[in-house]
Amino acid sequence: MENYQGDLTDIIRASGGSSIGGGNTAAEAAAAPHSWQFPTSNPVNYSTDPAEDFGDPFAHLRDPLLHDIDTPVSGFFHNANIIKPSFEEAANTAGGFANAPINLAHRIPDDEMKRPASNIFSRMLQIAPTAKLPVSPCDSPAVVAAASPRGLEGPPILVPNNTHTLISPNSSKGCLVESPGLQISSPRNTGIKRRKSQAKKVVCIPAPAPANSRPSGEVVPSDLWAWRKYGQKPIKGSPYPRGYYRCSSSKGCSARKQVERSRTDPNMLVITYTSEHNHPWPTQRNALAGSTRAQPSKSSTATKSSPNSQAQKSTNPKEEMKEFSTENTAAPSSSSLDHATSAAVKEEMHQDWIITRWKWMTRNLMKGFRIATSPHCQTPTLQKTASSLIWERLRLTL
DNA sequence: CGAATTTGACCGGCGC
DNA sequence: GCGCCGGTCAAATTCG
Repeated sequence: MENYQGDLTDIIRASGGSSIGGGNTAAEAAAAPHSWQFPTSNPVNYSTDPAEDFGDPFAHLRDPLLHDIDTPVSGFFHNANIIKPSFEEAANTAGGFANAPINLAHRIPDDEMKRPASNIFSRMLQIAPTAKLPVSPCDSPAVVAAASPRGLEGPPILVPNNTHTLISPNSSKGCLVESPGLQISSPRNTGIKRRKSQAKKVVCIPAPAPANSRPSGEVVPSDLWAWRKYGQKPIKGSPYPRGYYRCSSSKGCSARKQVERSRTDPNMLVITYTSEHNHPWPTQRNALAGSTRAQPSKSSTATKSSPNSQAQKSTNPKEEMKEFSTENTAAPSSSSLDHATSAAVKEEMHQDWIITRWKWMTRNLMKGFRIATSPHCQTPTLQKTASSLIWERLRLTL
């Protein structure tokens, strides 16, 4: 799933891979299948402000397929362990992220915490398939401290109720911890300014499967932005090195990200985004240069069709979703879009994409299917349920 | 052969 | 002031 830090693919991949974005191996990172439960209703509130979300084009999207964490009742995460820690309990209820621990996705300022969790991608990012504990290791103070060594105002608090929600002392919302960026300092370093006053956004995602690994052994999920690695350093106290990446989607872009494995849970990656993209999210993954050698671009298959042609696609739900994923993962060739119109085109594509996804999920959820992601499936899969079987029988009968 | 990654060196912030 | 550490640079290497 993707990191929709503009990192659509990352979010999709990290969250179990799915693949809405036609992602690749990160999908395999999910340790257990997730299910999506169709929410009641949700208006689409689309916004693309790269400065607000480190370039995440969907970060502000109020995804129609999701419900706010703030509205747990019948919400999308009704079965996530932030609400119901019991796997069995969750499993007994159709849909929902069964027992999915919630990870961090935070940054400064914390006004983001006051907003509803933005979208399906961002949320996927925040949900780890590994449900070991009430709180993912990635949420541990140690990891947060690692992301910003010089500063924690105080450890996150494990709320003493059955929600198992991790919150920061300064946050009124669950599962979100303040970025140590500007205002947080460790008890030891109280009052000492950070080396650089840069806002950071720290995200924990399940580490992609080894298939996506690089020669160095480091596994880095890809995203829509083109990142170029410019350094790697061993970090004191952590057995895992930290990789340094800068945005190569656009010359002069100061966006950076650091990728390292969680020292407490090697299966999780801690990605720290700093600075912001000064350009629209790329219409092509390798806009300027290849995002990675290990993940050759598959955009060639995606540039030939448009999201609007969905109606003419396969009627097979799975095939349909595959096609849908493919054509929406990679945007049209940058050569076909001049810079002036690319933003509008992308927005239109995005809205088409949301609508198509909505239709697809609506159609299949109405049939009683459960939408699930699995570690081995590139795209969301449909799981048969009792109601879906009834639906099939009815269809056959009629 | 061009582009991306690797990796050692360098620089600057910070603690002592 | 010194040393540690994180972050960045850039030459060398690797890859497609």
